[in-house]
Order: sequence, then C-alpha cells, then structure tokens
Amino acid sequence: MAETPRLTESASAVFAVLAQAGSATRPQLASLAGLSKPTVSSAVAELEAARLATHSGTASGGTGRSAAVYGLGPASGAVLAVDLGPARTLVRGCALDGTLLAEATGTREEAVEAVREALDALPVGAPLRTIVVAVGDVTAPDGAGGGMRPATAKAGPVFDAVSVALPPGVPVHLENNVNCAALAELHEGAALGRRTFGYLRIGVGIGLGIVIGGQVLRGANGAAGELARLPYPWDDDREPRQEALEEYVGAHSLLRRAAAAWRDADGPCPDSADQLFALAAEGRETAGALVARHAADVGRLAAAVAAVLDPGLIVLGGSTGAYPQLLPGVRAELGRLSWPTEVVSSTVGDRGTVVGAARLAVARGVQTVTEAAWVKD
Amino acid sequence: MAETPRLTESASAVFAVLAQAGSATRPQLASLAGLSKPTVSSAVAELEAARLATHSGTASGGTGRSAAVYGLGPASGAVLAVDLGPARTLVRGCALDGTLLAEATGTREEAVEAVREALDALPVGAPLRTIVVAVGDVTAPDGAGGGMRPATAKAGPVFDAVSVALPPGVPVHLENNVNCAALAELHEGAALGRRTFGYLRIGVGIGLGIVIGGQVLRGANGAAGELARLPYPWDDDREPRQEALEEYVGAHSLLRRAAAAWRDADGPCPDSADQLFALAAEGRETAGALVARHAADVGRLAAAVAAVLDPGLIVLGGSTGAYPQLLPGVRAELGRLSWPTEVVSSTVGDRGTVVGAARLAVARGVQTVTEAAWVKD
DNA sequence: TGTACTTCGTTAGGAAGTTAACTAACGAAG
DNA sequence: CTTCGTTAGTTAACTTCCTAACGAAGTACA
Repeated sequence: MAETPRLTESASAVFAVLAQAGSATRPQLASLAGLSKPTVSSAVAELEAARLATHSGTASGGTGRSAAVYGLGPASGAVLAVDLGPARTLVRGCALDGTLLAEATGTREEAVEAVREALDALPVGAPLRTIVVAVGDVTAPDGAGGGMRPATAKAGPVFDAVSVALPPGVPVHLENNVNCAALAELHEGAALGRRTFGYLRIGVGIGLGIVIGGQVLRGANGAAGELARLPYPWDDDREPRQEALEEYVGAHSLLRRAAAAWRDADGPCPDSADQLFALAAEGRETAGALVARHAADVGRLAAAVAAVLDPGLIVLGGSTGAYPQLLPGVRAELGRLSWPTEVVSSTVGDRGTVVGAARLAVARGVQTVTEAAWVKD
Repeated sequence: MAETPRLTESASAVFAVLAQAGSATRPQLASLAGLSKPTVSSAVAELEAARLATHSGTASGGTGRSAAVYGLGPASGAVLAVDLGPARTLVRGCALDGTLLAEATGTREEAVEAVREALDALPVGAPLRTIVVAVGDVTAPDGAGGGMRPATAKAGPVFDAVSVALPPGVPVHLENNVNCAALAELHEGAALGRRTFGYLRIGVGIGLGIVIGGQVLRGANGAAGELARLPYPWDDDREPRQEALEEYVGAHSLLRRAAAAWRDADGPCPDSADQLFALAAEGRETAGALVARHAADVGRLAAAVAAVLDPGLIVLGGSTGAYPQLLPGVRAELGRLSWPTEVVSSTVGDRGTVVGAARLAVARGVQTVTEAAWVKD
C-alpha cells in the first residue's frame, strides 16, 4: 500500500483523459493527453498501482503489435445525480467514465427512498466522489463551507428533505435544472460537438441554459438565463411587470388561450399540450393557429436571446417547447427579427436534467480524484 | 546576433507578465508568472539578449538588497489602434506595456492623414506588431486569410479607405467599437478589477459589450450585444419590428420626445442631450420628466440584459447613457424588474473606444512576440 | 513457415524547471 | 563602524518529461 496517495501531474492528466474516453490504449492516451509514450507508460503504471485504472483487454484490430486497453479501476469510484423535479425525482449513479451504475425513480415525496435505492445499487467499495442535485431554482454559492443553496425559497425544503439521505462527507453541488439539461444537450444531445449555444426550455416556466466555450454561464447571482425577468410587456406606453412574460408564454397560458379560442365545432377542448399539438398535426384549424401563435412567441423569446448572446444555435426543450412542429414558426420569427441562428429540438427530452447533472457530477468527480491527490498531507 | 530568434516557453511567459506590469523586478516577475527565481533569471537574460527587455533601474525602497528593475526593450515594438467613429477618427500608438507613444485625431475624412501622422510619430526601429481598427459595425472573421471584415455594409468603405494607409505585412484586426469601449472600462475604467460585466452604450444607437471572464463575447455572427434586435414592441397583441427598439430608446427619440413635450413656458427647446440634462439638473420640470422617462427606458434595457446574462455589473456609457443623473432611475427600474446588479456610469468617456482598441492591440501584440518566436523556420 | 512490415512499449540520454542552500548587497541598530 | 536581519540573485542536485533509438509482438504474404 502506498503511503502517499498523491498522483503526479501526468498521471492526473492521463486519468482525466481515460475517464473521458472510457477505455483507451496507451498510444491513444498519449495523443489525447498530449504526452509522450514513456510518460504515459509511467503514468499508467502509477494509476494501476492506485487501482484507478485496470488492464481491461487488448485491441486486436489492425496490423502491428496489439495494444493493451485500459479502463477505469475500482478505486476511481462513482458519482450521484439527483433531479428534484416538480413531480418526479430521478436519480442516477455513474462511474467516472459516465457509464450508468444505478438508476431509481420516484414521486417528489419518494425522493429520499429513490436516493437510498440508487446508493444501495452502487458497487460496494467504490468511493462516492460527489453528488449533484438539480433543482428548479436559482442556485448560488452558500456563504459558509463552499456549498450551494437554493437562492430563493422555492426548492429549499425539498432539498433539505433529500439531504438527510445523502452520505456525509461527500461534496454536494446544487445546480439549476435548466443548466443541467443544457449540459445533457451538449454532451449527448442536439448540441453535440458545439462549444457555444443556448438551451431554451418552455414549459410551465421559461428558462435558458447558456453554454459558452463548453462551460455553463451561471451569472453573478446564479440567475443567468432566467428569462422570466425579461421586461414584458414592453412598449412605449406600458409598464413591464416582473414575471409577466412567463405567465404569457408558458404552458398554462397556452392552454388558457386554447380554452378561450375553442369553439364547439372543434370538438373537445384539449387539456394538455400533447393533445393540442396532436390536434394541430391532424390539421385542425383552431389548434394549428394556437400552435403557430405559440411558435411566434417562442421565436420572439429566441430573438431576445440571440440579440444579447448571438449563440449560433438554440436548442428548444421543455413540455411545450420540444415539439418539432414549432420549428418552422420559430425559425421564421427568429429569422425575421435577428441573426442567422440554427434552431433545433431537444433530443434528450425529460431525462435531460438527470443526464446533465450526472455529466456535471462526473466532471467534478474526476477533479476530486486528480486534485484531492495533490493535497499536501 | 542570435540566429534563432525563438524564445523559450518561460521567457515568453515572463515577457507577457513584464508587458502587463510595465516594469518589474525579478522576484515580482517570478511570483506573477508562477516561475522560480532561477528560471526567471535565465528568462530575463534571454529577453535582454533579444533586446525585448532592458535593465531600467534599481528598486531601493525597503529593507534588504535592492532589486534590479526591468522594463520593455526597444525590440518589443509597438501597436496601433484606430477608432473610425461616425464623425471623428482617433488614432493611438502604444508600446506593449500600454504606454502611449503617439496620438492623432481627425475628422472622418482625415482618417488616412491621422493614421499616417501617428505612424510617423512612432519610434523608428520599433517593429509594428499589430493594428486594431474599431468600427461601428458587426465584425466577423473574413473567409480568406484569417482577417476581419465588417459584416454589413455600413463601415466597409471607410475601412477600405483607411487600410491604404496601413503598412503592409502587419496583421490587422477589426473590432466592434462597443466591444472596444467595454475593454477600456475593464482595464482602466469603471469595471476595473472585474471579470464579468456588461457595458451598455446608449447613443444614437444602442449596443452592449459583454465581458465574461475577462474576455469579450463576440457571438457566432460577431453580433453578441446588438440589442437593436431585441423584440420591440413586445406584447400580446403587437408585432415586434426589427430595430424598433433603437428608434425608441436612442438619442434621436429622446430629442424628438423633448420637442413634442416642450411647452412655451419651458423656454427654448434643447437640441442636444447635453442641454436637456443640464436643464433637468437645474430642476426644470419638463426636462426632469424626460430624463426620468429615459432612465426608466434604459433600466428596462438593462433588465433585459440582466435577465439573460445576470452580469452583476452594468456600466452605462454613450452620448445619452453616460450621465450619472440617470443612475437612480435606472437602478430603480432594474431593481424592480430583475436581479441585484450594480449600475455605474462610464469613466473613460469618448476616448473609451480607442483606449480599448489599444488594449486589444497590446494583448494581440504580446501574443505575436511570444508566439511568432515559436514558429519553426 | 519464414520473412517483411507495422505498431507497441521500454530504455537511454538530454532539456527545462524546481527546490534548497549559499553568497551578495543593502538598511538599521547598537 | 561593526553586526544582524532581510532580500536579491546564483549554484547544485533532483524531478519530470521529451526525443530517439531499440527490442518485442503482432499481421500479411510468399
């Protein structure tokens, strides 16, 4: 047993690259980490000794000598991601290469049980590196201890309830759910391969996740992308009211408008966005008009984002925003008002928030391995 | 004479730090660059041999042995910054530590002469590293050659006219003037010491310079911060028109509203923002009301920015935005609508654009020294 | 079944930078 | 005027990583 669990700098770099790749040969690690073959050899030896990496097979593809393949070892550990949604709680445990190790679901009330279930399903002996909890609230650094707290009161109680189930001593990071979903689109969704984009979520509320250079933009109060505070209505002779835009463009307002515009000839009035979009897809006139109107509203919101950020790509998500039927209308309004900007629909859907939270947790977990090892004892 | 003009990595790092500090002792360089004393010693020797640094004195302040002070050497060269404003052209030549070497001014038509005058005033023998031209237009990377071009036609002809006066072979970088002014606030203005803020310029046009982590955010089309494209008017039953917001909140509209609201009892109607703000400062009721209204409009604009970016600080500038009289009204409206955000007035004023362009040129010039030296011959 | 070719991994030597210790220079106190 | 504390700069040993060359282990082909 090594008395000094510190990693050399090159070993840390190799570990980070190995975690990102999942598994790789030594030459691959060398080119990905920008290190030479001998350095990678010694780094791999160091990681194997620390059980952070293991020899998982040999690559026997092409010509030439076959290379040894390495993967993450048992000591690399796991991370936990929790999505505290308004109705459902999703929990995910992942290894540091992102592979799913445990999964659990429950209602909001069953959050504690779901967390316990996922924790029990994690492999024994694997250290839990970090926990990320996604909440539907602005999150800001806590004054004490470097932790995070919901900045407003909305998500506070739920978070407190869940935190009793979390093992002590493991760093917990709170993150806004829209930011998490944006990260999911970045890593395995519609924004794959991009460096900068905006993820516009339209549901009961509206929110924007901003990714610039692969990093989430959080803002001075953790409130970047809180579009509910855009001035609205905005005109020469009207006073904007706080949060008025969310009431107007959110899911509730869409259904309210549907109820108001509905005529007997249209059949039963839809009571969910799903029904409304289905009727529009069938060619019903009233439903189609409502969808077109909604698309224009979303397009204006997107135009406001593009006017400030010019992100080049906007991914639409959320319970009323993710329908591809909206795309033509949104693109038309955005094109009329603002800069050339791609608009696509979310591909990760409802799981986006947990998936993104898990991505964030993995990134932080890798840091703890490569940084904690540097602490002077 | 050294046959190989390449710098070692440590010498490059030390040079960059020295350029930022202007002058420094070896221990200072070591701590600023994060290098050890012996490494700095050899780096300084290398820079001195290349005439990129010179021994400029000794620091004889405190106790202990007095340290040698080094500054930039004659071979470090100079950069040129040009502000092609709508009326005036400002030109500035700087050393790589930011010290002013030459200055020239002219009307828009005299741009070529002003550039020639500044170039002539630069010390002979000092290589010109780079040129930054600030234009009132969106700038985007040119297809060929890695240069920059105005993206729309507005500033194109002026830039072409000036470019004949620029010495060939020197890299030219085009930048938006609002972005330049934001950099000036960052380095020597109201945002000194900040990492993230927004510079909101209200004049004939409106624009926002976004600085995140000390870097200007340009956007996919180079159009980040082009607030003229914010949807306006924006309400349930109005169609937003492109650029309508600029017409409404810009300087022209302020004077137009003044003319409309003016009554005979108020005396002669002001025909400049200066006059209007002066009358308001004297306590004239009509002028005061117009200023208050303008402050509320600017506050709404700031709220739109804060809703998307949550920058923590907004610096107000421009011909009608820089008046500190606006601050209370802007702060009130922003506080009512959005997140806690500091609001202050610009401190660099009209010179901001050239100063910022010079800062940008210095940063790029330092890069050319430390990078060009790495090119394999 | 050799032989040639290709790729993997290790060994050896060198470049660059760090820590630690030492010498040099300067101010203040006795 | 000497001595002491403090800070600057240099020298030496050690660490880390790279390049270059070589041996090892595969595949392709006569």
